[in-house]
Formats: sequence, C-alpha cells, structure tokens
Amino acid sequence: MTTAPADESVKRTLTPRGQDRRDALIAFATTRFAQNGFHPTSVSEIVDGVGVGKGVFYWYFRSKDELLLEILRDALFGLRRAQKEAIRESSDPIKALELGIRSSLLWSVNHPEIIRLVMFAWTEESFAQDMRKGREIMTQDTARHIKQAMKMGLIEQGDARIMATAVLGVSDELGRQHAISGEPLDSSVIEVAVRFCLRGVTGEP
Amino acid sequence: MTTAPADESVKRTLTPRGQDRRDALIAFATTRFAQNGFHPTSVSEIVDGVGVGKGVFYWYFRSKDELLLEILRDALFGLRRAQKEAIRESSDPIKALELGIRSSLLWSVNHPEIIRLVMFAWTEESFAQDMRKGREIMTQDTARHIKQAMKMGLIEQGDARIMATAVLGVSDELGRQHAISGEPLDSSVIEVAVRFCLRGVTGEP
DNA sequence: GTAGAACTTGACTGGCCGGTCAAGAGTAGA
DNA sequence: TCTACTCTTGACCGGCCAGTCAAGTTCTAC
Repeated sequence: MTTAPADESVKRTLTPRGQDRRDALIAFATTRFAQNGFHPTSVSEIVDGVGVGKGVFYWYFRSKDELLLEILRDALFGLRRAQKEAIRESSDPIKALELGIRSSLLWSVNHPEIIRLVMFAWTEESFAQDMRKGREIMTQDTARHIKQAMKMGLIEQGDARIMATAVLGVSDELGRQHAISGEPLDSSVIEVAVRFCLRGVTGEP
Repeated sequence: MTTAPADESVKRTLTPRGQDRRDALIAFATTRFAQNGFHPTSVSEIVDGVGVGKGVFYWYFRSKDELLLEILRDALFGLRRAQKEAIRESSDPIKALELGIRSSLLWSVNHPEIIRLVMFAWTEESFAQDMRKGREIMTQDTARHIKQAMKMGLIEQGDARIMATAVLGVSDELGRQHAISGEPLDSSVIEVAVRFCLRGVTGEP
C-alpha cells in the first residue's frame, strides 16, 4: 500500500504504461533542467508539467538527484551505442576512430540539452564523481582504437590516453559551443573538427 | 538605521575595513561555490564561514545572485587586465595574439575555482546572459589582433571572428580540463596549445 | 565632542522544497 | 469474481533558505 519500497539498486519492473510515464517525466525534466537549471526546477514543477501527482515521481525515481544521474547515465549509454553502431566491424582502427569521432560529434550536436546538464553535473562534487567515471569510459573507448593503430604500425608510438583526451576535448568543446550559443553549426565545422583530430593522432595527411 | 538602501546600480563607497570584509566574503564564497556548488551553498554558510552576522552579507551585496555575478565580472576584468599587461605595446599583432593567448591560458590554470563557476553560470539562463556578453568581449579582443594582422598582410584574409572563437575554445577547454581533473598540467601542454592556436591562425610555421 | 555615515547583529518571516504516506484506482491473470 | 500487483493521488511535514529589519556599535570628519 505504501509508495515505492525504494529497493536499493534493483530496477522496478514496469508495465508499458509505467515505462511511458517514466519516459515522460525524464523528457520533461531534461528540458526544464537544461533551460532553468537543476536546482531552480522543483519536483512539483516537473509533476505539474506532466500532469500527475507528486507521488508518481517517487514511484519511478528514488530522489531528484537520482533522476539527474539517470538522465546522465542514459546519455552516456546512448552515445556509446551510437558510436558502436557507427563503427560496426571496421577492422581498420583509424577508420573506426574517425567514425567514432563523427558519431560523437553528431550526437553532441543533436543533444544540446544533455550537454548543458553535463556541464552542470561537473560543477557539483556529488555528480562530478559519476562524470569522472563516464569520462574514463569514453577515454578508454577512444584510446583503444589509437592503441590498436599503434600496435598495427599505422601510426607511430605515443601516449594514447593523452591523444584520446585531446580528441574528446575537441568534441566536448564543439558540443558545448553549440549548446551555449543556440543555433547554427555548419556541417563543414564538423569536417574541420574530424580532420583536426585525425591529423593530430596520425601525424599528418 | 535600516540596512542597505540597495541603491540601484550605484556602488556603495567603502572604507578600507569595508573593502576587506567584502573581499573576505567574495573569497570564501568563491571557494564554497566552486567546491559545493552555487545553490547548495547558503548565505548563512558564507557568513558563518567568515564569522559575521547575516546582515553583513546584504550590506555588501544586493542578493546571492548579485554576488556570483560580481565574482564573474571581477574575473573577466582580471583576465583582461592580465592580457593587456602581457601585451603592453607589442606593435606586432601576431606577437600580441600570442601573448594574449599565453596569459589567458596561464590565468585559467591559476584560477580553477573561477573556471568551475563559469561552467555553472552557463547552465542557468539568468547567468548565461551575462556570460554571453563576456564571451563577446573576449571574442572581440582576440579578433582585433587577428584583423590587424590581416590588414597588415601578415596572414591571409579570413573570418577573424571564427578564428577568435577557435582560439578561445582551445583555452576554455584546457582550463576546463585542468579545473575538472584536479592537479597536474605540464607547462609543455601550454606550449602545445599556444603553437596550435598560432598555427591555426597564421596558416603554418 | 558630536553628528552622521559606515558597518554589524541575529532573531524573525514567509515561502517553498524534497520527500512521505495512507488511501484508493486501474489492471491482468486465474 | 477475487487476488495481487502496479500505479496514482494530494494533503502533509519538517526543515531550510533568501532576505528583512530594528537596534546597536564603530569609525571619520569637523
């Protein structure tokens, strides 16, 4: 009879209807968090926006913080999945790197709201811990291809982690500028960014 | 008898003692905001930390938001002053650009707390407006040197604003990674960044 | 020394906020 | 129809927070 036994880390099993509600809450909250900020957006505001009672929120999420982490985790998952799909089974690690960069750039440009939430999350230690973990995963994903290319003699030896950091830095910066400034971003900018990353890693073409 | 007439935009005249208090409040708040986040840090926490009554805060600042804007404005001012001092009267615009980049990079690395506050400020529209203004100023500062170099035929024609944006992007990203990750940052990294920016603007050396 | 400005105090207020909960509605299988 | 589960409601709670204010103290200029 009581609401949400809050069963530790275990995910609740949801009916299709429940899944929809959850998605609606996430979608609405994401927009509001990105526009107004995390703290200024109250839980009441979110449930009012979706048109449900307050208890619903706590049926689907353990807390407001949890919701943000959920959004962030989903985002990381989605980005990595996009990268994996883009790469598929490219046996050439340089090509894989390029496709990874490309899909990452595209993903950032298509999710400016998430970029803003990520920016926020880095500014508070409680969330920053999770961000560090996520960044480590991204770095390793990227470094893997670079290491592979080194092993295959396609590029000269070097610190793959540092290179990966630089590559991530470029796409971060691009996504951030897009999310901040509002609108444009020519596709040629993406081409320049891809070129720059590859040139930086391979040495020069 | 009443506290703080809150005289619109006019700055209150402060005695040296008053100036010290104000500085202490700013310093303490900056650290807390950067460590714990802006919203989670209460005004009471700040005044307790400095060891004064709550009214003191509202004698020196119109609101908590005002304080953050003040910190941000001071930071922009300090950064620009550092750049101007570094450049002094370099008649060579390319050299001026390099010195500007260098001092900007150095400033960012020496003020990781401010970098965190800037990151936060971009995530809430009420502050983001001011950030956009600040960024515009920085862009124009940088573009001015590039335009000058173009006029003097030192580099080929191009979109100076876009180049300036790229240059700022590089130092932003570097400052951010340093503020986020914690400690190191070899001076050679700064050299690489400077080289990259100049290479990007001049074409190649 | 005195007037007036700069500064300080800390109790207080009104409001909102995250989170709870008892009660009940909808739903699906048996 | 009954049962057991998922889902929903909205009043309510304790707590905290930004900001106020009447009263007082300290400084400065004359």
